[in-house]
Amino acid sequence: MLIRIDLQAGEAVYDQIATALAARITTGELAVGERLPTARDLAEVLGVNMHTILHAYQSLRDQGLIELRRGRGAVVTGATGSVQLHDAVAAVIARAREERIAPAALLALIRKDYPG
Amino acid sequence: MLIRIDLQAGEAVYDQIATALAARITTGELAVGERLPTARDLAEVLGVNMHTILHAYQSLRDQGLIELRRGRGAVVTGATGSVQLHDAVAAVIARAREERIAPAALLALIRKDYPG
DNA sequence: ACCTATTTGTCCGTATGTATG
DNA sequence: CCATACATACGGACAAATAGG
Repeated sequence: MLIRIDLQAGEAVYDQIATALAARITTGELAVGERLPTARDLAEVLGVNMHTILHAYQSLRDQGLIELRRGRGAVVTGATGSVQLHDAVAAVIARAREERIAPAALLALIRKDYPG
Repeated sequence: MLIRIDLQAGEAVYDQIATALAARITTGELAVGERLPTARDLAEVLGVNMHTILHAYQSLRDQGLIELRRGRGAVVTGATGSVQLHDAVAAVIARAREERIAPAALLALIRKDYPG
């Protein structure tokens, strides 16, 4: 998986991992539908605790980059959708902007009513 | 703090706590600027681990309801979301359900057009 | 329909770090 | 400098959902 971790850096380890994976996802290096290593495996490879990987994975899930499911693992999320869906999304974003709702808060709002 | 926890319920304990506090914040029972109990204190009162409270607090932070700072504690920052926003969110979720768009995929859509 | 292995989810406990006041 | 209080990481245990035989 080739992730470099710097324990001396100010950034948290789980965040370093999440950022590194997010970069690979947004560039397409990690393709949609692709499965990430299991938390245990990646933890062993990187020499960190499994919980640290899970923390990173859950951060990516909250950003909408991956989907997490028990027994299945972490899968890179694909987008797409109809024009109507995109319109609805645009409407939500417009209103959130008006009300100065932070992106993270909006995502949390949706995740709450539409959990995995 | 008067939060009832049901260990038998399907909902996670941290989520029960977060939901209970969120309700008190949105109704104004917990006013903006007010300070929540420290994680240790609330943990002791409720008979759960401190990490469980911190998890709940961090969830509230992600929803934009409170602000967390080391050495200072948890302070209520405000209630999020008008009725219109919630309606818009509900509409998006309904459409995503119809089109069988996975939650993570929906989040990715929003995140793309409304980044931090 | 049953059982088993897999894999994330949650909770507990402990330890240490770090910003705040 | 010191006490406070959240932040992160480790480790262990069990639960719950998934997939496959």
